[in-house]
Amino acid sequence: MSVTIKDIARIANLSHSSVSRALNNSNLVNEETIKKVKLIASELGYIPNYSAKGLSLNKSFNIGLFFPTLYEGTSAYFFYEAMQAVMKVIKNEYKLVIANVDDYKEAKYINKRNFDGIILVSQSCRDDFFINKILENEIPLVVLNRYVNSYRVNNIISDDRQGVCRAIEYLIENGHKKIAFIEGKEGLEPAKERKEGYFDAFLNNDIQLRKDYIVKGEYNIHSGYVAMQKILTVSDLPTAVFCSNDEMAAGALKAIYEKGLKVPGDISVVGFDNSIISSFSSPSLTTVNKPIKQMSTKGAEKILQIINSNVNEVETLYIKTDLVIRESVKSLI
Amino acid sequence: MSVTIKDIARIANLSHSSVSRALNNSNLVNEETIKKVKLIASELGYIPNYSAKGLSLNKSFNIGLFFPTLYEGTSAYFFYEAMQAVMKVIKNEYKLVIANVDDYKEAKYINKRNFDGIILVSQSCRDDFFINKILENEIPLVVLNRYVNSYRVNNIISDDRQGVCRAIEYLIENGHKKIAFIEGKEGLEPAKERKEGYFDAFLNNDIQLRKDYIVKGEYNIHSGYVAMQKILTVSDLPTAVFCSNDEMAAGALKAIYEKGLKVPGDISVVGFDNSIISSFSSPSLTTVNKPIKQMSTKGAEKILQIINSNVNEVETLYIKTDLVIRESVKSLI
DNA sequence: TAAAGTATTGCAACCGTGTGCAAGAGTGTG
DNA sequence: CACACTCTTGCACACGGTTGCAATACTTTA
Repeated sequence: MSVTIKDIARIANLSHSSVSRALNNSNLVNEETIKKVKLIASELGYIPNYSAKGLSLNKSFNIGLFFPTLYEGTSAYFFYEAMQAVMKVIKNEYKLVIANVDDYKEAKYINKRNFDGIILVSQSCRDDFFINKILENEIPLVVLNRYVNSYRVNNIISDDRQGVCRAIEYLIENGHKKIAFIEGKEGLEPAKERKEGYFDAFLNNDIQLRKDYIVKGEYNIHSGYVAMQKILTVSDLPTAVFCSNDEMAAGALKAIYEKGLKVPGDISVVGFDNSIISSFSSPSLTTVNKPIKQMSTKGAEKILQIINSNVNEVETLYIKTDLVIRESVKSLI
Repeated sequence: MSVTIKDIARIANLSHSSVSRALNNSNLVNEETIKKVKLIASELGYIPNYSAKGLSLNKSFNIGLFFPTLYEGTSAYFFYEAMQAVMKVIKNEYKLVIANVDDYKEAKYINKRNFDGIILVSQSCRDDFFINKILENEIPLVVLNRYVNSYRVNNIISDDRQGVCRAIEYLIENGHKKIAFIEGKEGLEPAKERKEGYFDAFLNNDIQLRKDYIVKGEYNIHSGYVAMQKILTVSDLPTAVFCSNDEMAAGALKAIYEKGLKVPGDISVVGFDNSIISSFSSPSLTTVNKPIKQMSTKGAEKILQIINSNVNEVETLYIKTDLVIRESVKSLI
């Protein structure tokens, strides 16, 4: 049996109400009393019962970090970064509860009473049903990583499109014109955005798009490998390849090496994410930095702010991506 | 305001006690009543208040997954694998709360009432104070990844030592005798175990150890790079290098390439963990598979079993590692 | 038909904490 | 000295569930 405020009250010769007030620094209580109570509490090793606190305060002390179908699409790296960032912000004030959207398909257990706030990492509109559930329940919500077209949703997204456009233009600046593109997973918003960025750069620079330089991928290493193999069958080989994420870039590297070609000597490669993989690989990858940590930090801060102020001024935050230049691009000029 | 059992009771013309029993399938309640209550509950979209449930049942519905100092030492990959595995086991019965040991240094908020069970991923005896706190509080505990010398602690560990020994012997079978070793982070138990495995193999095969072939590392890519550079200064170069994890192996690859040497042509490389990196790299790495998923699954199952049966038969489980043969080792025979 | 047994339900207390309101003690004012 | 005021405390109820026990209705048995 753990120590409760009643135990403290007995020893301090007070009512449990006064003890409760003292522990919460209420100014209704004598300063001396507060000191005494806190001393006894720490001597007894008192730890509040959060179920009781929650029941009485109508809170849960839980912040949910939800991922879409964990079993595909979310990289370990994204996961790790996001979690760490959120954890740092919420500290011990709240517990960080990890869950995936799929397990809560019927939203059976989601409730304002069981989650004080939810941060959702979203990849596609398949999560919209979930978002609606959360909104219905009036739980503070922040959606990361995908633009949600709703005036009711706090949204924090990175500018993937512009990031890719910048990366492609960097290639162009370096004399590349024959630039292939490996797409991300079909149906995922950020994948579409990245493709748009590729188109933007070609439009801006009056370069003709080539259908045979655009190949589908699945975001995993194997798909990058296969996609690159396909690109390498084109008779007029590209001088550079943009891969919609770093993992696929790693796969692409492999396919290029197997063909006996060199990176960046024969073909330049650019990735996206600035994940650890991009610095692991040889050569290290020039890549677009996706500020996952920053996005997640902002998201967590926003959630806390909503909870604490009880005001939800819905906003959409864009966080800039930037190009990380490493060794995988050769200048043709 | 959410729906409560009292709302259901009012509509069903019952007392809230009967509703509670009905929702819990008590056999004290008429079957018809149960059906009626459940129907109303689902129509109203009733979701139990876990704070209230917890308060009355003396439970928290939280399972804690604790990591040691997240900011170093634990790889994103380990993290991801462990979390997914645990999540799959506990499903919706419990919430998965992620935390790191450091944030709970004074164990301020840890309590039998706030955690129904804790799974700790441990790397070194620096976590022992934490383990003791948990034991004091009589919270069901499973420690993963590091052997804890205590008859009170459930322990699930992989046989790293034997795994490394096997890997080294595989090199020996392939004609290697000059085998360097890059150590893991100093002070971490699994790192020591892996080193012992290296020694074991040398002893078993009557090969002389060489001091200049053993170099310290820090488990991250950069340290692997630096360590390998150091090894490459030895006049009599080794024909193979064992790296205590895959990340350092990636660093080592880089150092080798920069020296103008080939893998596995000039030097063979073996890693440890079978992390994604090992299949990304070129060449793909021969590595020791650490069954993180399996360990975590077992750990979660054990926790649930203790909670449900209220019996804690302390046990230590060894899970076998195995060698994954890929492309980074050359046969010298 | 009365007694005993069983099935079903409600009452009331409890889990640990927070809080509105009343009450008491102490202080200051005219 | 009476009154008003402030400071501090305790009482009692609330939060939303669970559960022991009593009460009622119904069934079975002799």
